[in-house]
Amino acid sequence: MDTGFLRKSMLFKGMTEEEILSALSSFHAQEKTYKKGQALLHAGDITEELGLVLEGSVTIESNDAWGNRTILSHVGSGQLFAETYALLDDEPLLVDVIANEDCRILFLRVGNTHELTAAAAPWASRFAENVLTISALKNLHLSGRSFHTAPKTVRGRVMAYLNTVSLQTQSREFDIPFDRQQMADYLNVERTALSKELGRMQAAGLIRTRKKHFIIC
Amino acid sequence: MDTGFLRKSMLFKGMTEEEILSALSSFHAQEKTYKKGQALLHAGDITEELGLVLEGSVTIESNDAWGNRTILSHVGSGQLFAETYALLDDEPLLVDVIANEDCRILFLRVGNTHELTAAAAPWASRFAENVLTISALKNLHLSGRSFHTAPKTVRGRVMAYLNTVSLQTQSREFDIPFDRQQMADYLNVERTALSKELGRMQAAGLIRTRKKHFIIC
DNA sequence: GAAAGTATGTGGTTATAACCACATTCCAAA
DNA sequence: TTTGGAATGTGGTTATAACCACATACTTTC
Repeated sequence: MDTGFLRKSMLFKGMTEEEILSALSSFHAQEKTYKKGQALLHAGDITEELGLVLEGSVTIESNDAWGNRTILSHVGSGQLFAETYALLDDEPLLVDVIANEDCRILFLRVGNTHELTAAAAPWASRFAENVLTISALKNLHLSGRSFHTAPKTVRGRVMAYLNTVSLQTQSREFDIPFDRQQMADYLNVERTALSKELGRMQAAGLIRTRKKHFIIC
Repeated sequence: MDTGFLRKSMLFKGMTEEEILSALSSFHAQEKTYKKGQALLHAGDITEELGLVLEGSVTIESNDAWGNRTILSHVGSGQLFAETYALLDDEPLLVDVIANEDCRILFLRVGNTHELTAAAAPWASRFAENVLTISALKNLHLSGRSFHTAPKTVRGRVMAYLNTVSLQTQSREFDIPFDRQQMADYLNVERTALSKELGRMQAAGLIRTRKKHFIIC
């Protein structure tokens, strides 16, 4: 196991190689690989394991009974998914987890909130700190999506989203992690309506864009 | 301080009166009262304290530059707010916290994730467990709102929301915590459009409703 | 580098929600 | 019980996004 990579992850941040190996063993770590488009977890599943993306990326999606897809988030290398469901007993997943590209995933049976905070291992408190920080940050990201889908018009949503990315990257020029279809799903609008609005915004001189690259003017 | 009430709250669940008093002291607990409509916290504020609603209720709202209001959640007696921002250093609030009715609030300077999980007090691990559980549940609620605002039609959103409440209450007949304006804001639709759609749904025999009371047929 | 497939963009139509104005109902205080 | 104010509902108009069909551009593979 590549502890060098893990030491850089949020989950194992601040832990030594020995501590990480001890944690991996006590969490029954298992590595699995998936092809692009493959489902890692389905809505309705109950999981006691969280997933850590070692390589590639996955999307967290909601697919309702009428076939509408909503991308809730994009999880890249070093990031986690399903940790909320792993921490809470008996909570069935409300989302699907889909491989956004070919990927390698590490599954960890971390136990619920009690086991996590009451554990005696010398690294346990640091690990609990990391999980709590990750959970708090996830809250912030979920709040962010609420913001981005709150405006009633396509243009309002695009501007809210691009503004956030611009703040995150501290730049008026950046790439987004979505293609047009994914961006439309994330903003909860129809793809062609998004394309049209981006065209209008370019014509109006508000932005310049080509594929995933954006410049705010 | 009424430890009997606090012992029933999620935050102090499983802690003895002595432990709670010790915690309150070490968190510099402060009680404050607010009138309906008054702001407890503003977007942009940086807070190191979380709020615990002792009496009454508050709403977590987003108010953008163009005056659109979005109710993100409703926080009642015994529940928390701003805990995400208290846990994370240097994260300015992205929301306003407004008194939904006259209320009494307890503010606690709990410290960040590190102080919380590394604390030595005998009750510290239980307290960290509670905070982590609350954070994970909050994630679930935020995900829920994503679901409720994901459908493109007013009817779809109403049904998604009512369906969730019905599942939560395990009943086809229930009250919701919102009036029409708040419900419209929560679902991110226009109030009169919501009224119209509720009328159509009643005419179609899908639901029966009067004010905050709903019956799913 | 041609072909096939995927992603992106555009025009036109229709459905729907926002918006505005106002009616009705509900509730509380005099 | 009346009255004022707030909450809720309804009709009509307009703006906008969804939807459909298709054109264009970009990628990948042979």
